[in-house]
Amino acid sequence: MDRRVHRLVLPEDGYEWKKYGQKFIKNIRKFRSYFKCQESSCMAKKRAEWCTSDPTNVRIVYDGVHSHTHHGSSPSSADQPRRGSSNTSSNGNQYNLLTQVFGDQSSNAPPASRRN
DNA sequence: CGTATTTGACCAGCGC
DNA sequence: GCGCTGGTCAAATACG
Repeated sequence: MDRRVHRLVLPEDGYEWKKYGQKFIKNIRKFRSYFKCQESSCMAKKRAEWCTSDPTNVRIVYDGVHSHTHHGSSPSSADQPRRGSSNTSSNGNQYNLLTQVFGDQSSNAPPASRRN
């Protein structure tokens, strides 16, 4: 919630996300927020990265697929254990990965620049 | 009081 | 083998 002034406005996707972490990635020199789907059996996750000086350019990365429609109803109750279990790992899961870039990153996004 | 959000610490995988 | 990074969870805090 807005404990203070919300300095970052994330685009609503129609789903509910719960922030479970935030870290500064040195590799890209950007902040990264980790969001998880509020749904129960929804293993869909969302990552938001933005420049430290350009919070307007937010790159939303959707990791995983929504086992439920944004309406509700969870057909497949895929109950998966915590990470660390040596289960079948990469089962035939159709893992979607969407990367959406918001804001004006045309003059930004260096291809392969390490350190200024 | 309950819920949502925040920050820190811990763990695992990879590189050298 | 060790160090580093990235990722996740837990606890504490704040607001309604």
